[in-house]
Amino acid sequence: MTELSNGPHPDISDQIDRSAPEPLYHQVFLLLQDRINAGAYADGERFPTENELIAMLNVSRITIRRALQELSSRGLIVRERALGTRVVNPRTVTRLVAGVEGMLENNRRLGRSTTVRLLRFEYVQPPLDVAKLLEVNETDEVQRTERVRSIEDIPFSYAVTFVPEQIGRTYSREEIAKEPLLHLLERSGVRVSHARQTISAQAASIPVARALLIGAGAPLLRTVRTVFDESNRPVEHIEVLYRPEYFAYEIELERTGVTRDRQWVASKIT
Amino acid sequence: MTELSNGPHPDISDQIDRSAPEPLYHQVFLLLQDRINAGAYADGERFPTENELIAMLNVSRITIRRALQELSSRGLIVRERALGTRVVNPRTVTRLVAGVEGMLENNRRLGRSTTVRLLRFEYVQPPLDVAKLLEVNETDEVQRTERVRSIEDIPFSYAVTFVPEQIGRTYSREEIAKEPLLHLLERSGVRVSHARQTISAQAASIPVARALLIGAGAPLLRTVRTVFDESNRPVEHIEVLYRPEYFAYEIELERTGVTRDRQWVASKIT
DNA sequence: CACTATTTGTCCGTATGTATG
DNA sequence: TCATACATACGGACAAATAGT
Repeated sequence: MTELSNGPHPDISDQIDRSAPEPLYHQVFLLLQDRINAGAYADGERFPTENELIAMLNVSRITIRRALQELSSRGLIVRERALGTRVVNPRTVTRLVAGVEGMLENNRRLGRSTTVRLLRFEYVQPPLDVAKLLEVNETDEVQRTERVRSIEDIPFSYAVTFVPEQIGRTYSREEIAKEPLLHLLERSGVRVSHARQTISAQAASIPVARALLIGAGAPLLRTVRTVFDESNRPVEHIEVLYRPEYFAYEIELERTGVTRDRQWVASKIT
Repeated sequence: MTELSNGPHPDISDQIDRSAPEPLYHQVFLLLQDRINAGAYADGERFPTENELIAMLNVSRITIRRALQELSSRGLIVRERALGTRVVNPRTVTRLVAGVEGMLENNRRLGRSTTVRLLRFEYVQPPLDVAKLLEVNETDEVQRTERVRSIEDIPFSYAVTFVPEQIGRTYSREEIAKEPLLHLLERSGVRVSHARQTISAQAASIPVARALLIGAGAPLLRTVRTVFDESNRPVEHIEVLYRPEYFAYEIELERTGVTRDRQWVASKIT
């Protein structure tokens, strides 16, 4: 985030903290990973040599080597003896950009650029908080689905939905794998009216991390939404976790405070 | 998300990762700090004993003691020989809920419930991406500030702002520590018109983690905003990182897709 | 007044991890 | 690669303060 570039290899040793509990090699790894992800190096560009990094960061060679090893094992750099280190990076990543009005999972157009995999489809007793939000009894069963959405074969979102049983029974497992949930609800006579949505962040749990092919603890964008019908009864509760590299909300704001959300558009970022 | 409390001292050893680079004692410290901040213990309530923590977390006494020492040195607990450990001042945690129309940092009302600390105030050459967004030359200097905002003495947001030099020179370091930036800009004759805002997630870097008293790599909600004046010139670029436990966006959606954002409200969570 | 159980404080020995030169 | 120093983590032992029997 703080980047200055006076000279090819500036002293950035102030970005590591020798009194911090995190081991030095990990601090160095995080720092270098940040610079690569921030686009500081072009694809195939030479990475600083070990000696240069020693000068830049004021740490010993072993520490640098361990950090480079981690970068290498994650595929961010390629090291070759006598040839130096090169940044592997920038495949041009497609990142979805959505308006907060969202309903992304229900957007027909999205179906053309992404694919969905239905991981689970079941009737279970809801967690306490979900039962409250759906205004059902804790012992009542609700329909629960678990879905992973991919863009260009990269899984980028993990969604769990809860629907009251009587509504859920109106469509099948096969239908939900194809049709947007909101369509199915309306087909069942539900008159969707409004929704309350919360946006925050969360670390990836182990099962989510496995589904999204990322490490446990990785940061994810979290959206929770409860959808209501015209008589103000909750008809759907959904929780979605997004990989931030592949998904973001974008909003345009007017001075008055009135927002003008974008419909989703795919945009290339470098 | 899933919280169960079977018994007074449940096994929560799955919350620490022995293969992580962060030292165990620090993981334990963060875990216990979170539980205290989450309001798991009443004021003056007895904290689990060392032996209980050993059983709960499956770590050695030395590790527990070091974590407790850190909690004690930060005033979260008080330890007395033969009497045990007590939790000090367990604040009911307030989570800020904001509308995505945000401009949170410029909200006057917010000033009453939160405090700001100005970490840096300087003129620097901007990072490449910021230079582009602010439409200034890479070698031109821009004003850069770094601020941490706290709620009830818990730091929950870390903000970096960039303002073109000629605008930045119209106010002082002292003023920015008190007045909302948007006010200062308008005082300088800038006619703020609209903004583009992106919401995503990001892992905490080391310096950010230190400022927010969290572990490096912790998930943070990330908001990036560029503000424009009436003639469509960028006048401010700001990047804010929020701790998700203390901050979230909340939006109400109408079926038409029109959003109705909430003004911020403070709400207690248990 | 012991006696005991509990709990924190202090110390040792050892093994492993981290970092330097 | 090696020698060295320091930090981390484990297991254990014992002391000191407190409360209850």
